[in-house]
Amino acid sequence: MKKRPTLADVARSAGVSLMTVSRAINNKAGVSADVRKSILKLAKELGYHPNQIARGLATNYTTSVGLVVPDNTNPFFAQIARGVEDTAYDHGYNIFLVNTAEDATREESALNSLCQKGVDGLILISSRLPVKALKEEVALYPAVVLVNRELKPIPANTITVNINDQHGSQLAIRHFLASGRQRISYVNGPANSLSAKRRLEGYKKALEEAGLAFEPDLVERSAPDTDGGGYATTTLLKRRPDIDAIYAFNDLVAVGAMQTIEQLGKRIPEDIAVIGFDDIPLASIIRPQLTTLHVDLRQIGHLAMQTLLDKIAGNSRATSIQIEPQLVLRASTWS
Amino acid sequence: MKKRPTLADVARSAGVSLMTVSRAINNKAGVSADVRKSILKLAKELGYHPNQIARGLATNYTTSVGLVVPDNTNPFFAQIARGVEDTAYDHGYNIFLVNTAEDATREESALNSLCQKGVDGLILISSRLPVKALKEEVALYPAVVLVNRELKPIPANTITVNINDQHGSQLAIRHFLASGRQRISYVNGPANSLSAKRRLEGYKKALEEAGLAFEPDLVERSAPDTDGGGYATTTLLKRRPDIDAIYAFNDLVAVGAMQTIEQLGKRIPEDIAVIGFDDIPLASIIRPQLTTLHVDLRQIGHLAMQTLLDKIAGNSRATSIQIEPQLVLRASTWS
DNA sequence: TTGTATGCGTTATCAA
DNA sequence: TTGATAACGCATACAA
Repeated sequence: MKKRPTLADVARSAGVSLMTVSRAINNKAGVSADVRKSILKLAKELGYHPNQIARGLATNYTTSVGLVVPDNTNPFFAQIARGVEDTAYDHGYNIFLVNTAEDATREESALNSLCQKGVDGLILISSRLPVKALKEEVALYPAVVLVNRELKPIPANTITVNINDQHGSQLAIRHFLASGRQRISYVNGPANSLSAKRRLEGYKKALEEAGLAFEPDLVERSAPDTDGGGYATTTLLKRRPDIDAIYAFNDLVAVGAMQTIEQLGKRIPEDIAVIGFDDIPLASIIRPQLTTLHVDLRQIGHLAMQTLLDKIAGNSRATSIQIEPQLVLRASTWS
Repeated sequence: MKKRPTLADVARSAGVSLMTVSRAINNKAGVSADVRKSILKLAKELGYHPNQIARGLATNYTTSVGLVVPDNTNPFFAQIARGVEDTAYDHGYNIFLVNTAEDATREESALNSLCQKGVDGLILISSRLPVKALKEEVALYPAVVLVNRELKPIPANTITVNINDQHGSQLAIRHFLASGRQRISYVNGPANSLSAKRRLEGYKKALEEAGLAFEPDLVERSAPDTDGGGYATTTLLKRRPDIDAIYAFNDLVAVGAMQTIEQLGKRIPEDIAVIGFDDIPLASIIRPQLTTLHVDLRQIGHLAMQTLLDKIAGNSRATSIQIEPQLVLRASTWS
């Protein structure tokens, strides 16, 4: 690796002082147009690039932000991360990506580490930290965007971004009801999932709206993957063979449900209609294609990063943002 | 955000010099056991965390590395990234994640940016940069691991990690031949893909081994996704209705092929057998399940990061690493 | 075992 | 419009 030239090198080479070069490089006032031009030309020739470490030490700004997710491999988080990174790139920022692997210890450790690196802000998605620990961590950062998590009272440096899960459930259940389905079951997500809890509430609320009773044996918990959806559906259909619609916690669960339904010799959607959540690519790959609640995840990432930048810059009074999911009708609910 | 205490704060508070604290914090020799203990205790109380920016400026090490991928949303890169990040975490490193979006300009820009941030090393996956530009960029870093790309002659600071695509193709074609398939087509990947090229070579070589002629009209190019696979397969089967096996550039292409085959009323694998590449989760979700070449992507990420760390530490003489794919037999090739 | 001086590359502050 | 000097927080080298 060749040693990189420094500001002093350029200054010496140009026969001016360090500060003149600094001003020229940073487009700051106080240097005549022709001097600036010649300095910039020289800097380019020498291959000068500012050392951001040194700059960070002097200014306390790093043009880096932390992005903490449970698992970057999960398409849900991957899409959000992409939105975040794209927007960061547009603004000259870089992203520290960290996985927590659903492990609170690792999450805390990662958050401490990022903070030591002097990031300008933090985007924390689906944090599993208890309220107390979360508050302590959040307090270490200049600005924080919390996605898929709530925190009350919300700290002054923090903004939350959440999907309107409850409304999503209502859209799904209303669609089932409108197409004549009567015994709608919900394959719920993991117990520690905030979304799962909120979606269950929406499910109940939609039934209530329609004057239907909530029947607990139409709900079954599932791991948030295909296998989990398969198991849960087997259990459900054994218990309630009269089910004619399944609302699944997410698309993977929905696919597991669909496979189980077909194995049992029932037809989709004629015998049982299915709705998922998330609209991952798989939803339109499998047959029949899956009706699901679409969420523009990349847009969420974009929004989170944009909001964070605003907060860092000090021009933001937002505290809480809601994203509305949209029902995408496909073959798994056609009748 | 509360202002964070510095080494000097701790030193003042402890009534010792700055250096004594530094030594205690860094577990360095030259400080008595009890002094060290009391300093560490005090540091914890004050909530002291070393400022990595300052440390970076002083030591020229940042415990950060860059990870550049075309698209973190693609499960292929996402899995590798996860392996990289896990290993980085184990060693106290953080990852700058950057997407190139298949855009050479953005790739160069990102690489410059990372280098200004003073990363200790770089993992660059599927770089689309021309040789000259790539060499220039690589030269800016202390250590580089190039995944899914070759570079000759290989710079001293660089190590390459590649999947043995050619051998993977051979495994696939040999399996087709062993089960009696005669007219094996290859749905190739994009023209700018190194893997696609190498897999085609393996396909040809396997045919040659078996004494079969290479027939160009059994090969069709495809975008590396489901739709691409569908189109290409339609074209192929129109041209050569006698095809009895399809080897696809990757699993998504294979799934597209499978859907087209079924739409045409043919059976898998009785009429046409299919083999993919990558073994993404979808491969075992769809029905029939897809025979494919499994590559342990997370392991590749792990290996890349481990190798990079070795290189950074200066104890590595490796230059080039090959990963062997393994054929996983599933329903799409049973006969 | 402990402490002092110096420098890392940059920006901020003041003086010329 | 320019330049000298002092920070930023830490580690390295050397001295006590």
